[in-house]
Amino acid sequence: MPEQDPQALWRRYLKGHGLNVTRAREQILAEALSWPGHFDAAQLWAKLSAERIAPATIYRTLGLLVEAGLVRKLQLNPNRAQYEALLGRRHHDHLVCTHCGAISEFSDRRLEEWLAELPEELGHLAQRHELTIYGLCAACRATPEPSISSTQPR
Amino acid sequence: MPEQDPQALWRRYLKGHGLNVTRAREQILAEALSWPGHFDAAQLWAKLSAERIAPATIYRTLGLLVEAGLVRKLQLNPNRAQYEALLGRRHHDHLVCTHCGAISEFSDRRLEEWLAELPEELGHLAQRHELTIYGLCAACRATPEPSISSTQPR
DNA sequence: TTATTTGCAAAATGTTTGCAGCCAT
DNA sequence: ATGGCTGCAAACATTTTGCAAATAA
Repeated sequence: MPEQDPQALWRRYLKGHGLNVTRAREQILAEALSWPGHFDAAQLWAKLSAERIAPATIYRTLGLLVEAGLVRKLQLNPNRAQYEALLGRRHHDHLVCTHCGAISEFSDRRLEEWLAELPEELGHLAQRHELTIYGLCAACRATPEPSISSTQPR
Repeated sequence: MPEQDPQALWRRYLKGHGLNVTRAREQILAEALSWPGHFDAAQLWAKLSAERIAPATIYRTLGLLVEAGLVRKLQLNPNRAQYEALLGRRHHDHLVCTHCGAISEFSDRRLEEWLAELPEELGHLAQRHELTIYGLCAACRATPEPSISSTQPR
């Protein structure tokens, strides 16, 4: 039976790879886990500023967390990379609102099955996928006039 | 009956938006169309270096071409943005080999239909989507040992 | 002629790297 | 004690922006 506690998995991963369990590494995972949705390196850094953790450490550790399978790296937009913790959550994909920037999630069994089959038919060995649908969310769809001064990421 | 010639569409788009039809704009579209598969801004710039076209112009024009619907911008990898011309080609998605970096395309009616339906069910209005499957291509899958000195884009 | 566009250079942005000292083991 | 790890700053790569000169209309 596999270990369920993310912090324990993390420590096991580090030790198993000859890496040290450090204060920064534990704090960064804790912060990533505490994040409700998606986050980027800058957001994590801001949250950890009191801990005097450098951006370089954030990036290095996020890379390790991705390798360890505890965090997923996403390319939802062309500038910043986004991340999300994977605490036993089912795989899901994303909807990005092109008007307000809101990100929502969705998941569908048919799609997942299909995505697992197709690469095989093409001779490929699928490792992971990233599907993002861009469009208008329900709220922005209902808005007739673009709200000029509203919060608009990007 | 809509105009089929991309250059004519491009000129029409520009004029229709109060923009000038310039030498650089025509050359950049021509180069984008001539590219067999995907390209990035740097590749386009290299090909157009003899024309003394600045990177800034490449970026600015690619942005216009995307708005005009003649070119599609892709986020296949975290660093460079990739582009591909859309000359009446059917929509397709991508497979990226995580070993050799090769990019191949695929398309499936079921998937396209599904992707058109789902956002509607969720209250969203879909505009476009981007699906990328990462894994090993047929060739790399067959290679037991990683070929260290082979060409490996990331 | 007049407004738009371009090339150039500088700036902005996100991410990576080098290194001396710090920390985990 | 010894090796890996961190913060800091500098380096990097890509993309954007400001501006005077060039160009399209």
